[in-house]
Amino acid sequence: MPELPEVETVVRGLRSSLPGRRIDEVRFGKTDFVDDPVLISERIPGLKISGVERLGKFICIELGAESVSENSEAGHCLIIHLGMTGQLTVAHSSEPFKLHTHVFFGLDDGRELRYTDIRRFGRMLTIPASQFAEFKSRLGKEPLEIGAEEFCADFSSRRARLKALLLDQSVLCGVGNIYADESLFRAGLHPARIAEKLKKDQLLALRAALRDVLEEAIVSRGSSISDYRDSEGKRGNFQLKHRVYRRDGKPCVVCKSIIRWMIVAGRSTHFCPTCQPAGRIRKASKKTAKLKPRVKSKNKKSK
DNA sequence: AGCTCTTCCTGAAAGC
DNA sequence: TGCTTTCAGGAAGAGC
Repeated sequence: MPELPEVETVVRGLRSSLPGRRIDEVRFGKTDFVDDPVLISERIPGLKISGVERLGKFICIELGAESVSENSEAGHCLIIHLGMTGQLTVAHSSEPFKLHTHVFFGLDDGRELRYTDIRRFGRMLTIPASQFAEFKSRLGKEPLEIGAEEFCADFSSRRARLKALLLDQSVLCGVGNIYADESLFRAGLHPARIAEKLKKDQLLALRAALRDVLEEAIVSRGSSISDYRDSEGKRGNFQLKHRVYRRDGKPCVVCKSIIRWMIVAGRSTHFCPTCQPAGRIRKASKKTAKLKPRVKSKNKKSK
């Protein structure tokens, strides 16, 4: 699942090989994840790639006119969210493409930027460069840039569970299920704890743990659980360093307690019951943070 | 405000 | 063996 470290790895790869190239054509397979494929087909061909940036989990490919006015009037941003299984890779157009490849951007050097997405939970859209700031303003803060005071202020004013807040892209952008669980473990905080009840040193510990986990994961080029691949089609390695994510039933690397699994804020969550004590969780938690054994099927009241 | 549930989608793996 | 069910999950929207 591409989260901040995976998207950052993809962006760095694209940044090393795309800027300066011109997109000559766009071809689509299925388009149900594209906001306006016709607009993309009309707007993109002929534009030159000037840069590649990451915004949370979004990849922004900056496009400008080949020549003439380089002012914002002519600039556009191609914005891509990889969803669950999206992959952006660059390959020569003569190379075979993978099943579920739905968008091809033909470049002026014989290569193609390809978008592959098995489940099509991703998203693709284009906006004028002039609307970029507004798009960015709708996202939360970057976890690697947010200051300590700002982080504490944002969390201490919220009554939501830590897990829910970490996943809320309008609070922090880029954190997904893997890094939420891993950072809570490192901070020694139970995922169902209510943010406003934490002491300042606990919030500072969470911010530090989040930064550490994300930075280490970027060094390892992200986590490849199943589908994630970088822009060259290569796997990341950080999944080998996960301490709780999908390790339920296995011993904690710190204290040997058995890692547990539960649903918090509607999301699959992994934690160590000893290293991450629950503390006082509000009453509603009985209902909303139910502890369920991980049963692979059955006893599934389908309504 | 915050939570649950549902929807989208496919393939892997468990279940029978 | 082979068909069926379940599950994973990012984000958005409805409803409580």
